[in-house]
Amino acid sequence: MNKEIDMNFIEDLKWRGALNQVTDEAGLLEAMQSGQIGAYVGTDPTADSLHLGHLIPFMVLKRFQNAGGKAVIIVGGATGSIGDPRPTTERQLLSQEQLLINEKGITTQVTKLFGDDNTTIVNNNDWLGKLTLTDFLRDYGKLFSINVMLKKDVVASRLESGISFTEFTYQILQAIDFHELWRRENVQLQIGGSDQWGNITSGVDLIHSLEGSDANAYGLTIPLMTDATGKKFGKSEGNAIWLNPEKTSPYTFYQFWLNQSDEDVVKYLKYFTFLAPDEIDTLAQTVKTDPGAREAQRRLAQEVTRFVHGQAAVEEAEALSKALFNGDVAELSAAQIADAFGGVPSFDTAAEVKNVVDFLVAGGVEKSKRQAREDVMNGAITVNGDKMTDVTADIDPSTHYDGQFVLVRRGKKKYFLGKVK
RNA sequence: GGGAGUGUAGCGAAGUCUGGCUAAACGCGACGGACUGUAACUCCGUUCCUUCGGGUUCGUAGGUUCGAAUCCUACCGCUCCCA
Repeated sequence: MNKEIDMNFIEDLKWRGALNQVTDEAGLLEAMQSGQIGAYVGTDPTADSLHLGHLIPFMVLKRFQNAGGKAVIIVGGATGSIGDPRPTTERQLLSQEQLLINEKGITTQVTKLFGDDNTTIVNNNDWLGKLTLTDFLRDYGKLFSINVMLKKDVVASRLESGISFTEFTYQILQAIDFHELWRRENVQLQIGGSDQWGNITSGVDLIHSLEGSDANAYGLTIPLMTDATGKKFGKSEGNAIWLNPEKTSPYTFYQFWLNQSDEDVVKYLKYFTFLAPDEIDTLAQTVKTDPGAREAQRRLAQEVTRFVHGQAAVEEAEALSKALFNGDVAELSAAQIADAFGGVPSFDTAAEVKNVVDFLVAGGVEKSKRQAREDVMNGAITVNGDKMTDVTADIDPSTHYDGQFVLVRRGKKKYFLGKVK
C-alpha cells in the first residue's frame, strides 16, 4: 500500500466534507499504512434497490478502496430481518420472501459499483443466522451493558415513544458483524452515516472486549447530507432516487443531478465524484462566473451517472435531454423517439381517438380526472408538441410518429411516452 | 391488572366542551402557472372523487338526532402514569 495515498485518505475526506467523526484518526492512518486492511459498510435489505441515501457511505468506502484498501459490504439478511431502530417509530418487519428479493437486488447493484477486485460481499445471515439464543446470550450478551446500550442516541430517543426488545438488540447484532469481519476479513474500519455512530462504537467496543484493548478497530461516520434548503438529500418530487434503472431511469437520475442548485453543486461534486480537488475548484469558479451555463451541474450529472449506470447511459441521457429541451419534439421521427425515449416513463395506449382527460388518466399521466382537467386548463399539458387547453379535445394517436407513439409533457419537464398498441 | 390521554385529508395541526354557517381553518409538502439558467428567490392558482347534478370522508362498528368530526356505546391502535 502506498504510504502517500494512505496519508491522503482522511485528509481527502475532510476536504470533501465527508467526515463527521473518527474514533481514532491517528490509529486508523497508522493501520492503513502498515498493510492492506479492510473497511466495511453494512446495508440492510429494506427495499429491492439502493437509493441515493445509500450511496453516501458507499462513496467513502469506494474512496477507501481506491486508496488501496479492501472494500467489504454486508448485505444484512439477518439484521434486515430485525430492523435498525429509527428515532421515531418501530419498523414493520419484512417477510422472508421480500428479504430474499431485496438481498438479491442490492447485491447485484453493489457488485456493479465495486467490481470484483478488492471487494467482498457477504450476508450476515451466514453467521447471525446460525447463532443460537443461548450462545448469543453467553458469548455476546455478557459483554454488553444495558446501561450503555440505553444511552445510545437512537435508543434514548425511543424510550419515550417505546422500542421493542427486538430493535433494542440490533446494536449487538451489528457489533457482532464488525467483529466477525474483523476476524475473517481483516476489517478494521466500519464506515456509516452519522446515525450509525452508536452501532459502530458498539462494534469497536466488542472487538476490544474479545480481542484485547489494543486490537485495531476503528469507526468513521459521515455527516448527515442535506441540501441548501435543509431538506434531506436524495429525493426528487417526494420520490427517492433509486440506483436501479428500472425504478429510476438513467435519464431521471441524470436530470436529478443536473438540476442541483448552485449552492449545493460544489458540495456534491466533492462528495459524489472522484474528480481531483483542483478540477472541482475550477468548476466551482464557473458557478460564480457563469452560473447560467451550469457547467458544474452538467459535470456532476455526467460523473455520477457514469459511476452508477455507465458511460452509455450518460450519452443516452444527454441525447434525450437535448431532444426534450432543445429541439422540437414534433419534428422527431418515430425511429428517433423509439431510440431516445427509452428513459422516460411509458404507458400503453390503444390506437383510438380518445378525449384528452380520459387519455391522461388512462395513461397514468394524471391521477384523477379532476387533476387532469386542471392541468389542461392551466396549459400544463402538451401532446406531441401541441399545447392542449381544451378539456373536450380529443387525442388521435395516428397523427404523429407513424401512429406508434404519443408523447405527452406535463408541466415544464415531465415527459411520458404512450406506446400505441 | 388499575388510571389518564390520544387517533382529523400526504405530513403537522385546529375544530370536539357550546351538534347545523365544515369537504373540514392554518402551516408544510406536492402539483400547475408567471419569472428564469431545464435554477434559486418571489408571486399566483390547485391540492377526496365526480357523468359537475352530486357522491363518499374526520381509527372501526353501531346508536341518539330533522341534522354528528362534534353527543352516547362497544371495539381496535398508540402514548403516559400507577401496580
